[in-house]
Amino acid sequence: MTTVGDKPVKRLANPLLPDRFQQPDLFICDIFDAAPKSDMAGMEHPVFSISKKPDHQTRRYENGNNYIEISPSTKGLATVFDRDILIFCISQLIAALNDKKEISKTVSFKVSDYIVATGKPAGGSAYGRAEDALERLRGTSIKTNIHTGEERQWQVFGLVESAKTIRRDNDGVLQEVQVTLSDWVFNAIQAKEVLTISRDYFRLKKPLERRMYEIARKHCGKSSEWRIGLEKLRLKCGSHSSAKEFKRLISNIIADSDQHDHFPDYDPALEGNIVVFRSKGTVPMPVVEMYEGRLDPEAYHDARTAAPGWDIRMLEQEWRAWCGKEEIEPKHPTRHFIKFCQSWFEKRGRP
DNA sequence: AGCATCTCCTGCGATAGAGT
DNA sequence: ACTCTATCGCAGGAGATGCT
Repeated sequence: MTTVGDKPVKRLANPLLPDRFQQPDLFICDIFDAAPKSDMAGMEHPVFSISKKPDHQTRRYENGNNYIEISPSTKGLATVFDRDILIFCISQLIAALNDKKEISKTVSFKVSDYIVATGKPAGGSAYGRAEDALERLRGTSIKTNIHTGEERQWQVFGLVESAKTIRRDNDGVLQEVQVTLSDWVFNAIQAKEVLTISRDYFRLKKPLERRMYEIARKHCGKSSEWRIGLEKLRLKCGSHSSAKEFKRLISNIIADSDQHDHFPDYDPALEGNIVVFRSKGTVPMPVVEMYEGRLDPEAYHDARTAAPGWDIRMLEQEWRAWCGKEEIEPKHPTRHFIKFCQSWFEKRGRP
């Protein structure tokens, strides 16, 4: 029996499974101040509803040969606020991974810890809201051929596999939640396909604002500037507003940001029908600086999009070999590698 | 914890201004 | 005068927030 903090973590070793599948059956989230992390696939696609009304529409997005289809349960699509639960779990698990601790798909946490970490009001309804959020996360099903981690698959799954709440009434109000993450999310964590997001993200109260930040964080990253057309941004946001309405909402957010400078990491501006995100230079450096020594974890995700169907580790080896042969020392290894994958895919198509 | 109030996305319609 | 487009206003509804 080992401990995480002062809490024991039960490890059930299954002798029938090889070592790499040996996982503790429960991970207890008690890492104080874990940096917020979000999975990249979820930031790329509008998986979460930005509406406060229950959203019952099925969405489908296609990008080349990849598609993702998101269908709500009768409770409606999971919202960007529900996502805070996933962000909280991912942050905890990544922090544990960085500490070389073992992690598991099933995590448990105290509602009060979650509320503090995500800056939610500690009112009495918080427990009920968390329960509703878990229900929507559980009910929202995703069908996709986009893979996370090394898994390549067509699959249907919920955003979380299962969830249960545990009330401990001995000292009154201690309430605990146990969540089993879906493979989709767990693979992303293990492959470290996650991005550090600003703590100020939780201060963003408008759903659209949150979605804008995610998109900027994913696409602009540490670059000084990133531009996107309003219509394309609308699609990426998953907004149901008309184009004109969407422009108004974006204008409002930008005006707010100009006035209060509350938008984290980027300074958004509207130039005609183009939204420009300029970096404030505050984007956190990845905790895992270069995955397996050299490449930024973001590179693997982008490389998979650039060369769908190909084994990225194999491509990485090819790329390194080619750089060695040509005596190339890329100034920007990440960009160079993605470019390499792009031209690989253009020349050879799908494997 | 419970309740009241606030906030905000959406859908719809009204209004204003520019172009034909 | 008519059409088109951009902007503004408002109500509905549900979640977020704040107060006690």
